[in-house]
Amino acid sequence: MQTRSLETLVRIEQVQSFSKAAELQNMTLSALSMQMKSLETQLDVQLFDRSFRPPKLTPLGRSIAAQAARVLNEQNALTGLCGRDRELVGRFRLGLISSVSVRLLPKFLSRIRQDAPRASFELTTGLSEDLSEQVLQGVIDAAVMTSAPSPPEGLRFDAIAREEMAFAAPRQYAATAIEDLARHLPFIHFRPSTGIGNLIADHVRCHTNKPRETIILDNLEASMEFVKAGLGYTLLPLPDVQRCSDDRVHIFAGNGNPMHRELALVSRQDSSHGRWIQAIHKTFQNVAAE
Amino acid sequence: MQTRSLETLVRIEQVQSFSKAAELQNMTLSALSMQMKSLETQLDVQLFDRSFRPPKLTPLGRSIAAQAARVLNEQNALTGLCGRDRELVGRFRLGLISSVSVRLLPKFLSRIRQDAPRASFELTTGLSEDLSEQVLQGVIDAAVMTSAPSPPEGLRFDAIAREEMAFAAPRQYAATAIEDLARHLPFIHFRPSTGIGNLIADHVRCHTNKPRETIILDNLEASMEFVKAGLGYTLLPLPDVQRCSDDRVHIFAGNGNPMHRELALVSRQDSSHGRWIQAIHKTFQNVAAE
DNA sequence: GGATTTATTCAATTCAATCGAATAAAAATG
DNA sequence: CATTTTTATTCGATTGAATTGAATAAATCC
Repeated sequence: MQTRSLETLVRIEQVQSFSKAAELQNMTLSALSMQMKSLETQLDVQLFDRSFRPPKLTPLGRSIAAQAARVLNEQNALTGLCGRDRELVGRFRLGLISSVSVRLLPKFLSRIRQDAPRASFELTTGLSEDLSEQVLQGVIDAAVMTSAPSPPEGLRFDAIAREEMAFAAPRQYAATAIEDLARHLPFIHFRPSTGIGNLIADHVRCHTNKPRETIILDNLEASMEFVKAGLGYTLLPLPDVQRCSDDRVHIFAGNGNPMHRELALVSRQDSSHGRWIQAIHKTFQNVAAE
Repeated sequence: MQTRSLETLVRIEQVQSFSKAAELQNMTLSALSMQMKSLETQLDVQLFDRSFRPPKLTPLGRSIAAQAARVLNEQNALTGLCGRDRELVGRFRLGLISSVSVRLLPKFLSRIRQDAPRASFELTTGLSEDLSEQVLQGVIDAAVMTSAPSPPEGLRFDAIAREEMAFAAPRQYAATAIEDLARHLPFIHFRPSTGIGNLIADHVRCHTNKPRETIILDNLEASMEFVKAGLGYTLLPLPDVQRCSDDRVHIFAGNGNPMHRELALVSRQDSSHGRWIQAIHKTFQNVAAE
């Protein structure tokens, strides 16, 4: 169905005249007449009572005109979505690693809701590997995760923020050198399969003093609870450590070589980069910098 | 805009495949592809990410598809109005004289709401003359009124019910002959310009004993209140007299020649009688007969 | 009742949608 | 990783629907 004829119909109802309506719709009177006639055949309905010279809408015609206005309303909403493409519009599917979802996401959402009220989001949390795969498969549009050392084929990384890594140990070990900690305490290992996990695994590997015992957890908050209870020490992004610390926790930077992770927005290399990635990226950068 | 391409779009979203969608929409794959391409140019928007082989909707594409579904919803509601034309559908504009609006209308509306739930009504009350004119002008579609002795040009009358006229006088005059009433009591005259008014005016004219005094009222209930208060006698449709009576009122039929009025549904002679008049007429007949 | 406004009809034209075949591109396969 | 298969795009030809302008018809105005 041609919505143009619906426009014509509601216009006719407005002005109660075919000829005026034709003018306003920028068409010939004859075209308009034909259009209404074909609309009547299409719907198999009599819209007008033509025994009046400006034909009058029939009762059914009025009902249909009213409904046509509703159709056009929705249609306007549709074209409205396409309006100015400087604005971010659409339903985006984002993936997030859990630490980001806790720390950055709330700020991100409130910020973006201001800047781009017509954008909406479907959010998933997951591990970096899974998220990468989902971006690659087109299941999600982009993901925020730790940037991998070897950038996977077909993916594009846009840096969001650099986060220092820090050790967190029970306060009574404040004086102990990092190298010796492993002899006294179990290392609490944040799930190694994730992006951040790889960084941590490096620490474990490179260290001459292998930790006596390793506890593997997939939950950042839980790791910190273990530390607070004096059950082990851990290595995590500094902002997360700070967020979860209290006076039972001693924080130290890494020894010598400073460790850090790089948060990045991951998207498909060849994806039609309709500037939306840039917008989302920018927003994440801003909220991370706050 | 062609709503067909919107259908295609939502179908594609459903099945996540151009070729399956093409089958389901009964079109060639190439046609479908072209259609989406032209939709993209029309809206000036990228709906699909074509770096996937079954092209994937972009975030904006998803938003637009969702909105397209809303447009189609309204469109279906529209074609739904045109469905089976045995059913009475539409927004009808009816005129009614006041006595009808009080007595018949409530029953009519509840009846028609059962029989034709998709019909709606705009109601006006007015005097017979005005209503006739409005029907003629197409301001309203039909009116229920007293049928005139001389049927006006271009109008069609369909009889609904015959109503006897009756006198109502204060009870203390129960024994008085109608001819003598006029000498003792003022005649309460229901507004003569209306259809029913003409009937009453006839009574006044034909009578040898002109009423001593005449009170003109445009309200049926008010007339009856005057009678109850013993301030006059009146001539009105029997159903209305009965409806408004109590024990202070004495009702008598007219003398000799029985008077009555004929209620009718008035519509334009040449109006496209799309059976809706018959339906409305029938319903009015039924509720009047109850 | 004739003039005027207003809508309809008709044939010609224009434009957009569709098709089928060939081509190109991504995904699946071994 | 090359091959095969699936899937979408492109192209030129065709079809059909929408539009136009001029002529006609119908209702309204005076």
